[in-house]
Amino acid sequence: MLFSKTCEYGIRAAVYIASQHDKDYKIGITEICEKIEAPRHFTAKILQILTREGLVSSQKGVNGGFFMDEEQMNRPLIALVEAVEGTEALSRCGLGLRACSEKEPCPLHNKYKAIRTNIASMLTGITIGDMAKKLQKGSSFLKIA
Amino acid sequence: MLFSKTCEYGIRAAVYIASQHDKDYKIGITEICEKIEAPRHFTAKILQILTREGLVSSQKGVNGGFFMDEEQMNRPLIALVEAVEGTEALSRCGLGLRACSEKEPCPLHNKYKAIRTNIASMLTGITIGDMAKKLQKGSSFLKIA
DNA sequence: TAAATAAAAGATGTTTTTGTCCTTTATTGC
DNA sequence: GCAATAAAGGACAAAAACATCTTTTATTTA
Ligand code: FES
Ligand code: FES
Repeated sequence: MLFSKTCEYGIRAAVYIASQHDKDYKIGITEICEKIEAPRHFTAKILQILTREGLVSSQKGVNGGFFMDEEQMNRPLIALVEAVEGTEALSRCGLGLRACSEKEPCPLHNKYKAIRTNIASMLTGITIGDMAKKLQKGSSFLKIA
Repeated sequence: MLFSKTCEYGIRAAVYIASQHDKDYKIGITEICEKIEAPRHFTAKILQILTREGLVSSQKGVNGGFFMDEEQMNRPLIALVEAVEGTEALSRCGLGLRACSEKEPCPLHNKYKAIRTNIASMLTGITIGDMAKKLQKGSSFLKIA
């Protein structure tokens, strides 16, 4: 409902990579997809985008894989969502009018606007690193056991 | 982001029909689609669903068309959304885990749960008739001029 | 330098969503 | 009863989302 599959897998993959930040090796696509229960080739494509956008780092070749530095872990979740879904997704009209506007609002505008604001602050108020920390603490999960 | 196209067109169509409730004639698909700026045949399909579910009434033949009675206008918006999107849409995990659960929550669970609750109360707290009224008052719109 | 490895890139395939078109059925007015 | 009308239903088509497979490129290590 809220996110596309692309976005869901992208978030889960990034959070898993971040959660392995303290490891001394880089994380391969096979391990990532096992741990987040996501389709391998599809997720590889998504990680290509995230890498291109600088949200995740990667290295080819032997002992290569994906990894994230402190700066990348401190990016708010909204950066990843916008990289994947585009920046307009968070400002469009809830009923699909050509634009969301105060001058010609749809009948859901007032209530929807508030919700959209809540979503934006959720995505701005949490970093990939924050989410990774929850994982490490064992207080949250990226797949159901 | 929030609704599918099917749902968006469905809501707009239903609200328009409700807004014409005081008219003494039934509303044809052609008029509806002009007024809400939606694809004609696709919207006709959606109205078939809404009619089948009893959210909207219809009559075939000469001077036929779509209409709604008071009871239908008093249905909360969530009834329409659930008829179109299914009832699970509002309870699934924001990150796409197989289930949303308190025992094995995703890293977004706490914040997302609150938003989902807001969405549910938005959809429960407004009826098709309420939305139609806004339209009649001229304080909201189903397409941009 | 050669072999092994792992991501990048690109081609291709499947499924779902979105959208159109044509035929059938029910209803009305003459 | 008959013609006109409008929704219902079903078949089909296009586009987007989701997913897989193969080849290429970069890197490491022996
Ligand atoms: S106009 Fe529809 S959400 Fe603002
Ligand atoms: S577990 Fe993800 S939203 Fe509840």
